[in-house]
Amino acid sequence: MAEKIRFFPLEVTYKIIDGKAVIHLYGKTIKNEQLCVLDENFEPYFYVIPKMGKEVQEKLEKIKVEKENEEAAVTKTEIAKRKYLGKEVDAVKVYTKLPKDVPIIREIIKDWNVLESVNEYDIQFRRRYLIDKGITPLTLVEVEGDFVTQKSKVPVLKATSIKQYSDDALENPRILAFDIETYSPLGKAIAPEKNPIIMISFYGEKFEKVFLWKKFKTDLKYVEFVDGEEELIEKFKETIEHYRPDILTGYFSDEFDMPYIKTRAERYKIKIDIGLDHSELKVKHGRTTVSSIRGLTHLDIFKFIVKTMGGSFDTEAYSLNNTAKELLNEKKLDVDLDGMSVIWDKTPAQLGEFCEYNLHDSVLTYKLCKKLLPNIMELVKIIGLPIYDINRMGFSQLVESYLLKQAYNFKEIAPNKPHHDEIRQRRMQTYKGGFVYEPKPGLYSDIVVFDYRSLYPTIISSHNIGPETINCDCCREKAKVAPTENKKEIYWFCTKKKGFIPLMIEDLIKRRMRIKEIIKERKPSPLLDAREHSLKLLANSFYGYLGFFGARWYSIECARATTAWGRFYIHNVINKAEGAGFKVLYSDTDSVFLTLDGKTKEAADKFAEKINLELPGLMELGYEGFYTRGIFVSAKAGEFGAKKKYALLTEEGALKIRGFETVRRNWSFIAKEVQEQVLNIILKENKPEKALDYVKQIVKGLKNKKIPLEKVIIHTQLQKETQDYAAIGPHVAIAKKLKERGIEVGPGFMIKYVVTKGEKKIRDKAKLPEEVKQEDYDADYYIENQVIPSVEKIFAVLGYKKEDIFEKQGQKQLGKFF
DNA sequence: GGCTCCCGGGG
DNA sequence: GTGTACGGGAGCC
Repeated sequence: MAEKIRFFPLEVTYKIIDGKAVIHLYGKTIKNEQLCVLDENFEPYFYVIPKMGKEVQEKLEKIKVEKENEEAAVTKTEIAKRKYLGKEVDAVKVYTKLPKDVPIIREIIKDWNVLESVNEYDIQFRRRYLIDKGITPLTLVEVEGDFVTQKSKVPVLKATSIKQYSDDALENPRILAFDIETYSPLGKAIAPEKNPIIMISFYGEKFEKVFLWKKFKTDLKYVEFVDGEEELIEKFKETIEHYRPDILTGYFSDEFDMPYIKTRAERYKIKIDIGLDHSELKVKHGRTTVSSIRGLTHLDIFKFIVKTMGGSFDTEAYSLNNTAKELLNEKKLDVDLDGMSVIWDKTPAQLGEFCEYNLHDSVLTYKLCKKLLPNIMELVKIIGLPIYDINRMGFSQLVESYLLKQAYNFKEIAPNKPHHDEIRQRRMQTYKGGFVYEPKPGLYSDIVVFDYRSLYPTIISSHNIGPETINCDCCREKAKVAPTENKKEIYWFCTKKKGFIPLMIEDLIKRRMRIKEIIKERKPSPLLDAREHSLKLLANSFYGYLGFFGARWYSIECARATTAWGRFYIHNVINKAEGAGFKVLYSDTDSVFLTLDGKTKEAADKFAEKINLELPGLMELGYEGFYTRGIFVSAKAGEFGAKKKYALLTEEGALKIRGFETVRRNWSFIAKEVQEQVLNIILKENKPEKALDYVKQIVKGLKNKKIPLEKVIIHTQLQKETQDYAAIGPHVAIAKKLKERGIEVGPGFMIKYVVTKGEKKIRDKAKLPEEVKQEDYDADYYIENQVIPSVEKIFAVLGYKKEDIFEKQGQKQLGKFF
């Protein structure tokens, strides 16, 4: 009997069944039951655009080719009226039997000289399906058909008809967060092939669990003991099986937890067959590793945070601890991870705190997922791809996916991705970016910041900037020319016909404005906030996309015109602010930093209002914030400051730090600590002298060898075998030494070293921490190459030179270093 | 000054 | 899976 069911698709994939590509849509019904819907009525195709008046259909239909004992053939062709780069074309839609035949056939015909071009041959079949069927994941779809028997963990329905029903979205997907802890002896690299997983935690709705394979006495109710790692892995599978999550989430799980589990499972010949079709967890190593499960959404919340939220963060590091602090105002539990393996081996009775730690990481991951899910879901709805895809896409891919979807609706054929030579050529092209009014390094107070809201999107929209509207014949000599500085760059844009890109971006901006209106009128709504934020994110990515070498809709001329108009508008604000008696401190692309210079905040507001009256179209200058104090720092010692390097103090007493390289792990702890402290003392306490004294104390401490050895250890990880290194850096020199002593070192091994006094090269002075005594480290090196560089520029703006840090210490011989 | 190497996240 | 996707800084040469 035919069924009619409404469901929310979560994942889409396809499988070849009886020589046919069958789409599998996995999702949840309105009755909250898992379901798999099959659609075998969608055929792979691509476009061919013939040269004027060329008849190629017949020739195309005859294509048949043998490859790896299988035949790839064109099944049919049809003429389709489409638009391509602003022109009407009679394209040929070429169908093939299987998705994989598409690239094979394209390869054969790509050089036919009767063809203008071959297009849309590299669009994933599953994505093509969603676009063409107008199906949006996570929103309600109606399907008719019959249940069939097929190897599957969820009921399978073969569709006779399937259509988007409404834009109602799945409300509460079932989320399960997990995290593993692995055995990792102190100082050793993470080595999945060597070291076992010792515990796994899960956290979900009314569900918390920690499995581990060492027994000890505990009151923790969520702790469950298993016999060994093998059983631990079985529990991992079982838990997922029983909990039946829609979303399985982890922190960096794409590249750590999942691959680790997979590697360990292979040892025991355990299949991680958690796919809803009984398929195995798939780990694909590439530029970045991805881990996927059929029918089940694996969400690496870390990846989403880095890729799409990164820009708006105050922190520049994305450790779980940092992101949890930033987004949840919570921290990881403080345990000594280095000691975990020792306790595991010697005193299991003390494992309790590690179980708590393990669970807490899952809790934080779960909360991050919950918190960001609205943002992810909104992007899914706007772009029309499953969570899994959205999770792993960067800005340009988000834009491109959106454009591909819209291109279908507007009957536009998408331009092709560039190939090697094209990419190389594009990479060599440069263009002028935003205008930077370089700050005079210094310490300032009462700073007001204004910025253009979505500067580039509003410019692209109001100036109709796009690949098909540029330098049109119909508006030659009539349309305004973009204010580029280079006389050879003359770009104007059609004033008669709206282009595809500006049309798309205008729609996004207007949708966002409507939502902002609703938000203003209503109570706070995380969902609307997320929608608004997603629309902004997408719109803001268009400009970068136009200039991105890998883009289909690439146009460096459009990117140039956009920044040219941007410089024009920001110059306008700067000039008028100065005219109105404000002091302009700094400006970068779309923002201006003014000091009140005795004026009131209200006067500044009035000024911005006046600017706004004169702005065209959707453009708007907005108020960004007020800061009681701020420091602007120079990148190179010199009169002018570097862009994007400053620290501000908000009225609430929080530091907003931009552009100070967060000292990374191959820096000593002391360098990092000093930089943090100095900024704090200067901005929060407003006591530069005190900061200077502090650094002097540290320098003195280094000289007198009072700074503990741990704080001067530098960590660097080996990337390859020692013999494969062409250049011998300090960490390689140490690695070679270790090897001579019979210590196993290889890729991933963490080298710790201390720079001691000695010959010129750092590598000759690098020693292992354990062979160095407290007084052996090279104080001058740490002062010169670690501590001073981390704060030098900060002090430079206050009028202090490096020498000032050493004054009254009788260190005349240091003069030679300056 | 160019080339080579490492960083990220995870334990 | 209708595949192949960083960007910036330090130290060596």
